[in-house]
Amino acid sequence: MKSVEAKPKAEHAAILRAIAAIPPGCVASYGEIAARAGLPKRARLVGRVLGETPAGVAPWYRVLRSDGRIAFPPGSREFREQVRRLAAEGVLVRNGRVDLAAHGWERNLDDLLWGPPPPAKKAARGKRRPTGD
DNA sequence: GCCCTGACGTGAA
DNA sequence: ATTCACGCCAGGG
Repeated sequence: MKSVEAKPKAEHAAILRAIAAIPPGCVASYGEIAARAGLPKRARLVGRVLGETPAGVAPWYRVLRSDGRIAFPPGSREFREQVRRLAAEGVLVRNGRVDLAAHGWERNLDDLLWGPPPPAKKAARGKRRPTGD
């Protein structure tokens, strides 16, 4: 028998599994998901799978581009949906972009382990945090 | 079987 | 920060 051919479905399952593993309140890039699914360079495949996957089977909204940008065109229905979903989990999107340093999945752990805080910053004009928060 | 497109990524200009 | 180009793989015409 030629069972040698593993159906591509296996890869889909791995991808969906990786996405499902993203903790609430966190986000991950397509590339990260692919890597975690054991598919190093298949970021595009992740997108394709999500497109093929019906909503509800996986937290698709927690997946963004490597820049933290939403993959959908700004203003599109899916875009708004994603922003809404993320906001519901405490992930705020600014200008179609999410702060990976704050909500990045593994990224966050990496920072915690290596050294978080690249403090030196300029005082963001007008923006300040009166409370030491 | 070739060509184009795409929920991507990275590097350079 | 923005734009362009190239690489990558899978589907669809």
